[in-house]
Amino acid sequence: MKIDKSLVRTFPLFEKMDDADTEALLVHSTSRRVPVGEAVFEQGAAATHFFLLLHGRLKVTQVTEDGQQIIVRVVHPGDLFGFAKALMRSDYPGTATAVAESIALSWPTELWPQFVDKNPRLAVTAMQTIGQRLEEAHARIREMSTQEVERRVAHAVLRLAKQAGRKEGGAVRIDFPISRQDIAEMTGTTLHTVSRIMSAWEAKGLVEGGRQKLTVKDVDGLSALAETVKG
Amino acid sequence: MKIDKSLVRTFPLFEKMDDADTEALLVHSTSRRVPVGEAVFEQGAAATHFFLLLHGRLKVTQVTEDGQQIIVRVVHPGDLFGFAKALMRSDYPGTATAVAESIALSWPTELWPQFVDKNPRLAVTAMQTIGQRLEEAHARIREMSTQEVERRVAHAVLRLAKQAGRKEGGAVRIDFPISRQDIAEMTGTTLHTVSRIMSAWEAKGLVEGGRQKLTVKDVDGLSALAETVKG
DNA sequence: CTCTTTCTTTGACACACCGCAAACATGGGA
DNA sequence: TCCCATGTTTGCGGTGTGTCAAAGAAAGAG
Repeated sequence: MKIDKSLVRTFPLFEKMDDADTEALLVHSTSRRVPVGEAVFEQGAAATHFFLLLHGRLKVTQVTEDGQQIIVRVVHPGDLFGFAKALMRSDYPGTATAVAESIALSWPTELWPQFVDKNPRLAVTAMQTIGQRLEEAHARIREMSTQEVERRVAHAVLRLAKQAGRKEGGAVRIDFPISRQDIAEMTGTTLHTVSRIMSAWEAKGLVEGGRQKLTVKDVDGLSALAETVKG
Repeated sequence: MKIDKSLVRTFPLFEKMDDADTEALLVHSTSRRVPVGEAVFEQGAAATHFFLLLHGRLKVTQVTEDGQQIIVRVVHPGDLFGFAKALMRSDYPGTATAVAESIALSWPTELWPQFVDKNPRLAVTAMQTIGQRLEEAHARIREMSTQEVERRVAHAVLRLAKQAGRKEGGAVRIDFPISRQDIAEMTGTTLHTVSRIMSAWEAKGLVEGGRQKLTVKDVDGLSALAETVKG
């Protein structure tokens, strides 16, 4: 399949790569369309490929032994994902599902060492990515350890607004379908509690919600809420 | 300082390294004694060195903006730690404090690339380590999202027993001083709740506690409790 | 256009957990 | 040896959140 090179070049990963190297990467890649609800890979499956999201939005989830689901992270265009093998894992630790119509590029994991060898920038980027993820995970642990639900939800929503926000006048609209349940799974609570919190916010004019829709109307107000030291 | 090479060789990192390579690493290292309560490095400080724990026990902590502390992980002998630079960070994300008299080896971070270059095994080990840590972090997030406090504490204690346990008859004693507060900071609760839970366990004969002491008397019983699906 | 499914909202209730407070152990230092 | 700092235990009340239950929107299917 023909890849739009100019799109790819806008991603941080390729920013400082020359055309030849970019081409060398792309020529080995396969592109795939992923309809909403479909999984790119599933938790526990053998890690045969690693991926780059070109377009759309994915959520990476894990299921606990007793059947509860959590959202580990949201994958945005330009993100590398599913490179378990680079971390010396043989299987994917989570499931990546499209929450919006998506297009992903994939490479066989066997090619990873060659690519890294040929283009050290890839290794650096991968390391940075992993480092960031570890940090994010720790930040989340910190939040869950010390903050009450409302603040956690506020943080999660603000993060989404930043990463997937689309300005609409003074407001910021989350640019993909997201449910109360999703937000609950990102913050470690229940959809009921999320719903209640968001109703309260709506009454205060901070956000505007709808079925799988969410718009932040007052970013500053919500930020204030997120940073509020209790007491 | 003279390093005991035979000790080092028992660590997984060096297991498959030959004497020459091991020597090459050690010759550039500095060893340092760390008394209880002292920090090897502090959160936010420039990452000038990376470390290997030879002996003792450290805890890595982070402090939130509003002053609350959490324990990110416990460092055991043989563990690499503080290699922020390998993840392209310029500062340490946490503080590493000795909870028992410790000895750590350190190398300047500038040497990391050379070492990796010369000994690819180091890179692989580092990657594995990071991968594991990311997984552990996600496991912890999963736990905190879905499990009530008692189960989380049970898991934490069992983990400690496995990583730092010392068999004493049928029981397993945690081999370093650990307070209720510490356990609270590892599980995202308060020392009061931990104390209450452990009192209950003690009454059931599962554990035996004391001032900064903890012995698991019935590992199976505690495991059962940790796995119990509520309801 | 209506039916059905999926998502959301809201209420009522219970309880796990936290915060506050005070007494109680423990071990090291003077 | 006694004392003091530090860690632990326990009680009590408040409340933030989960659970259960049911009704109300919204979107897609037929």
